[in-house]
Amino acid sequence: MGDGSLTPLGRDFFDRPAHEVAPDLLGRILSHGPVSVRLTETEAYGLPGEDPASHTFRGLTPRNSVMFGPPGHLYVYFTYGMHFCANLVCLRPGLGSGVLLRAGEIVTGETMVRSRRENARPLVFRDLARGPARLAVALGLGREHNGLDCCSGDGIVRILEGEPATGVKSGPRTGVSTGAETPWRFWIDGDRTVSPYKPHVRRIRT
DNA sequence: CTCTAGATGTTCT
DNA sequence: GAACATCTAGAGA
Repeated sequence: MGDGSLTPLGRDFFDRPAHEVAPDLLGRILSHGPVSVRLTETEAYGLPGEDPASHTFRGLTPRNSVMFGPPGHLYVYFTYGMHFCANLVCLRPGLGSGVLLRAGEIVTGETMVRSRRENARPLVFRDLARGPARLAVALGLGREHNGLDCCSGDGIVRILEGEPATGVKSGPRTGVSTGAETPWRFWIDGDRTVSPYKPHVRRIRT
């Protein structure tokens, strides 16, 4: 599979504030079956009452309950009526923060990734996991993966040590309507799989 | 490359 | 009802 020599990140790795974990995740490998992706862009989301952009800002709900669970688990949510996005939970149970996985580069399983996009426009290689919803499609992540432990050696989805990135930059988060000034988006400078920055735009529905 | 608009279901107010 | 941690297609430069 190509990632056989890598071991999962320890649970302690995630028992830190999300804005410390997020840059350290760059260069790491997320693996699900034959597909593995090298993370190139992440965003941190903070604690209830402190970060208005976080899903946990208003406290525990059925949707965000996984974010209040143990660190190193996968929080998958459905948005815009058609997309899934994946996060890794940070800090100990009860606190509620995490890191959104925004983009990556396909390391193994490109054929499988392309087969998952049969109903979408074909993409050039660098776009296959460029953007959080496309990353989720590439790795085949959906509702059924919400809550999975990624630090377990025999888990279905695993976050592997890989090679920590150098040349990390940070800036404002993408597409958030509040807390947009907090520079908690992190990316590998110069990597072409990093998604283009998009400020928040209010949608008007007819 | 840029810009614009439309699709679509869940969650929370 | 409004907002939503987005993506795609199409037109234009």
